[in-house]
Amino acid sequence: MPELPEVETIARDLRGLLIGASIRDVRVRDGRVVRGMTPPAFRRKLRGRVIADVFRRGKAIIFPFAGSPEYLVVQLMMTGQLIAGASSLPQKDSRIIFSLSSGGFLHYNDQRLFGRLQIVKDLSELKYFQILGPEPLTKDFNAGWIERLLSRRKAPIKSVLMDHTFVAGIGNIYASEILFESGIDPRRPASSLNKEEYRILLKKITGVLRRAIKQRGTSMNNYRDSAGQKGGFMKSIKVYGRENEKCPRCSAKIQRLVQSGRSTFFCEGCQN
DNA sequence: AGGTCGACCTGGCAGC
DNA sequence: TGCTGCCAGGTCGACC
Repeated sequence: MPELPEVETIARDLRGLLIGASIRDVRVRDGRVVRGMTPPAFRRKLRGRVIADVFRRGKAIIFPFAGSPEYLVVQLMMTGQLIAGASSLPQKDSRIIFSLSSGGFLHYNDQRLFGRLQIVKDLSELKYFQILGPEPLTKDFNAGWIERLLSRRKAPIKSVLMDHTFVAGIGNIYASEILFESGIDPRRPASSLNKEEYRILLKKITGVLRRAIKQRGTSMNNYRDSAGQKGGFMKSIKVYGRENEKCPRCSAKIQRLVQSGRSTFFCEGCQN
């Protein structure tokens, strides 16, 4: 479900709520979301741990523990949620319930069970982090990187924007929105863009993601923040999910097409 | 090697 | 109402 702005929103909120809290107990209601160890081992490893920080890398939320070399890594995938609350009663699709020293609870909810929770000693144990590209809102992601990577990719620019070895955190919604804002046709081979278009793309990637974080993300469907609230960026969404609606810029009909098995939304009138 | 596809799951919704 | 088929914000291994 969530892309960079949604995961960043959750991580920032949880940082305020959970730093310094200890995990009193862990109830695994569906073990399929725990990877790399059995649910009992997962519970044993987490009980008594003090949460030292909460941060995001790509679309993963990472919890380091005080005085421990281990991390809890949570990947929400399509429908995962981390919801903090006062009740231990299972919510819809609660798969894991953490009880905290504060008296509160953290629910890991996941309708489709694609999400995963893992405990690792080093983040580089996970292939996901080994191959993950630069964070788009840091100086590692710059015009030089974009040009070097894109100039040798023949795949459609939409597919490459979603390739997390090129840039971390962009998913299906923001790929369409970024290309619309950039005025670039999603079907064009990445290598066909010119220097000016690379420059525009960099500007729009950072601009769209920053605005989406400010608005606390986009809730098309399942996304909820750690308080269970929807994101505010929906009202800023120009093309995603708007097939046959009017383009807000030129009034042409917004089109949908499928690229690498994922829906892309764009305006043929103003993206070329 | 780069690119695309299916698998992993559940559930909501449109159409009949 | 109930069935079928399609669709959904991600990732990864298999295949060409």
